[in-house]
Amino acid sequence: MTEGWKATDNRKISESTIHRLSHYYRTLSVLEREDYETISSRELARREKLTPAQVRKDLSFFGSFGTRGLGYPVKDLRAKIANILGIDRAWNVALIGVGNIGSAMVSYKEFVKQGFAIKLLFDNDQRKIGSNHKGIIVHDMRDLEKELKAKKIDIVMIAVPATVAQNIVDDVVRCGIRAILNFAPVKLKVADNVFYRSENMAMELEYLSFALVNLANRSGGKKLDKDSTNS
Amino acid sequence: MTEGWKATDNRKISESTIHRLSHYYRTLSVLEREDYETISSRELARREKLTPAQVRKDLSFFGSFGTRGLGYPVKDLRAKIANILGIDRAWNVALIGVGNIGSAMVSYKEFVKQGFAIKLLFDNDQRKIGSNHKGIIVHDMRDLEKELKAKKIDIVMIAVPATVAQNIVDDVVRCGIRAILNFAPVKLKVADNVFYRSENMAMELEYLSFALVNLANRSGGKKLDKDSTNS
DNA sequence: AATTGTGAAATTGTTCACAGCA
DNA sequence: TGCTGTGAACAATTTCACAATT
Repeated sequence: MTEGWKATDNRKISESTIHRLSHYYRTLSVLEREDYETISSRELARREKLTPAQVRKDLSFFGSFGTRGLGYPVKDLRAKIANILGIDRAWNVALIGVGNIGSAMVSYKEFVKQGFAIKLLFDNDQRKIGSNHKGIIVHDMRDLEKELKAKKIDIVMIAVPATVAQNIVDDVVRCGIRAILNFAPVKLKVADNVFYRSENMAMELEYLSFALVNLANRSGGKKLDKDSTNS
Repeated sequence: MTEGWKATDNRKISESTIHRLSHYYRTLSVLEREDYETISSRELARREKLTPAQVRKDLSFFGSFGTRGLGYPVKDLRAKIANILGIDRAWNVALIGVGNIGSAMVSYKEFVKQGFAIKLLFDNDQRKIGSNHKGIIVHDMRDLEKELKAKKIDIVMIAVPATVAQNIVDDVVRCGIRAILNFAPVKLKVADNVFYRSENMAMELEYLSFALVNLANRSGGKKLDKDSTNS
């Protein structure tokens, strides 16, 4: 069963720790632009709405990056997190399905900024094949394997209709791809050795819908913090 | 601090339970179309890659919907979950920012299918204002309050550049909106009484990137299950 | 015989509290 | 003194295991 990661000292690293790292990275990028030299776990926590202990614990899985009494060096910590997340290098991404969502992804600046360059587009619609999106030619699905290998693709994004998504993902895995991001609103089955994440826009709307109809049953949980998040 | 929900018996309902409900809903929709009459927690769990106990516990927060010895009635359970999630009614949604992602959302079929109808579009680009996207006119941001009220909007989706997202969300909250879905790659601050969710595409790619560079440190955790997930 | 519903147990994740260091 | 790094305490979540029910 493929799930979970371990630090060098054998502690388990949770999925939420990795997601929080992504958030720290963004905040540190802003801080660096604003010329901050150091930041304390307390201040970083305040910005992320977390506890300082959480921040320190998250970072502790990967090493000791701070200085006691001083805090963390903004620039170094940002670089270190980039390295941990693997976004200090360029990843070659292919996108399958150049429909509404697919087209939006091609133009999404944030990806490029984090080192994810969309290098290949696929569709099976004859009208789209050969056309040019932001300088990238749309290829025929029949050339999938050949093109994925030629362009040394690391990650595949799937933005096809739900009904065909499973077939597509099977093809992609067969071509040797180990990392897949799915935008189709279905849960896809992949082998244990493939990393698979899914982005489901409707699910977050459903959470909001649940929240709105359940306004009444709110648990007024107040969180105090001894480690002091308050400025 | 606004976080969490309570069942009638005062047990706390977690965010993950609500997300799993969304997944159950989708699977049950498929099962209903395939004319299944009942389903056991074991089979539902197998399809969701969860344990049967997890499925039963999740549902138990909201009532007892199953029959011992038999399982759950597919059609009723689906309807019940739709009711719990609040997607058995229509929600009026407004979208701010008709750029790449915004345009994709307007055409995204899944939203409409779940009862989320985009009724209003906003942008501050003069070239876009007045234009027509899938039959919906793009309004000037200056008419925000008037239009949100006139169209009785429940949920606002924000798809504007990161730099202006916080200003926009402040405006939206000022207009009395209580539920917001953000697509801008920033963490936005909202008051405690506003429900806020964020969709961050780059974060999932970063998770995959982390996975690829950390292939080596995988914790080979095998999970056995006494409650028997195996068919 | 099969399967739910649920307290109790196990596991995982978060926060506390303090020793250690700049 | 101020703040990190971390084991221990605590809290939340998941899984177990079994009585109850059809």
